[in-house]
Amino acid sequence: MRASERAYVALRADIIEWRLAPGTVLGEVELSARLGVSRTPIREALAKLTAEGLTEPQSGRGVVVSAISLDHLDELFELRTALECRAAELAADRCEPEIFRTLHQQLTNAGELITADDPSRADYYQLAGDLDAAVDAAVGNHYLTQALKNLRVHLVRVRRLGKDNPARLRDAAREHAAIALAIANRNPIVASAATTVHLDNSLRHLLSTTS
Amino acid sequence: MRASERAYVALRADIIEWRLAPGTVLGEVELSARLGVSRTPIREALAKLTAEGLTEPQSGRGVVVSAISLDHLDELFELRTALECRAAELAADRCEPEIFRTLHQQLTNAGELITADDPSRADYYQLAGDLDAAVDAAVGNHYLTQALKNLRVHLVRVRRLGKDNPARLRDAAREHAAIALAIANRNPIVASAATTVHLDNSLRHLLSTTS
DNA sequence: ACAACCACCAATGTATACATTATTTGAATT
DNA sequence: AATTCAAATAATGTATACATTGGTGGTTGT
Repeated sequence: MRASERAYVALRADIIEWRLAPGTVLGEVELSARLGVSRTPIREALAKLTAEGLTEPQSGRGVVVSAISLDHLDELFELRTALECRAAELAADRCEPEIFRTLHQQLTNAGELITADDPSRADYYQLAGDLDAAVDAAVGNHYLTQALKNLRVHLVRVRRLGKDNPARLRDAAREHAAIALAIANRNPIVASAATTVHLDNSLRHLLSTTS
Repeated sequence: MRASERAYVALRADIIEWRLAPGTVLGEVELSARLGVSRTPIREALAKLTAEGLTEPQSGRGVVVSAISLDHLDELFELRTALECRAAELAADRCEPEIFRTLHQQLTNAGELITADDPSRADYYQLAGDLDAAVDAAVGNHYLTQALKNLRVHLVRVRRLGKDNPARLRDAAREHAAIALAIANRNPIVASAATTVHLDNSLRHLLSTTS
């Protein structure tokens, strides 16, 4: 693997998993020492992160980890709603129903996955990711998929803003199940509506637990 | 201005204005000779272009100018419709009506701008750009605006695919005027519908003149 | 003659040295 | 004492030298 890619992956994970807090200054020399590569691949990695929006150019000098402001959560969710509702509609229009029927089943039973044994909720988030991937595949639109991918980078960071709340996660699983069902039934209107409802619930929960 | 930025701007313009055709291989050494800077800023510029989607990594080695396939025009417009309809809705909800009333007037009279004197249609596209900018400002959503900005890069390239057609441009101006009017009237439903209609007309016109 | 393998070459990936610029610190003057 | 200007320093921006990898072409063997 190329050094620039290793640096990019490492930094990206550090930012997404909050090991590098928003506002942290990322100096090239410091990173090149810490990651054991020269400045050139570090610069390349930082450029990629900046293009993704995970870092921002510091006024004229250096880059810093982007802020995740609660003030802008509503903006993030406005874009998310626009993209995911359309994606759900298109998926309902084009999907192989069996795939989503299976996901519906799994999501209906997902309550069992949310246990004290797994505080990271890896299993649950895996399943939610599977639904996203299935929607992407059903939609079959590279541009829309790409836009969603760019967005999800930020959503993973946002996830850590809210406190862990098993009850909310179980509700979210049910809402995901409803979306999967609507898509399986090839009903775009319901799929879009269920997505709208789910995202509104998610946003309100986030805002209520963080403020 | 930094050398990497100059290289980026120059290459971006070359691609958008079709001086560099899709598929063209962009070798670092060749570009560094042509633009008179070393490979380092060239690499930075190419990385930025690749992040934007204007260039793509050539299987393992080098980058090429991205293809603009007619096969994917519908996908591009699917994303465009999702974003612009939502933007129009939100703008209708939040705008200062005067601004859009003025734009409505200007767009209504835009037919005069489309003359043989200006084959590049600079004046008309300027006005269309003003409407986009006004919508962005009224929406006031950084994430949505950014997503639209990423999209418009590709749309400018697509514009050159279709033959110049004054009649279609005059229709498009009327459609834009309808969008501006709906926003000025603070009617989200009509604004979204007018946008949908406009984009469908644009896509069908593009497909009919290129196939 | 065709296919496979090896060697050479060219282009990218990385490191480092050098240039430039912005920030900070210190000193001098008001 | 505070403010401003200048010099030093540290960080980024650029160039170039070196390393590595992938591709191409030629040769050899079947």
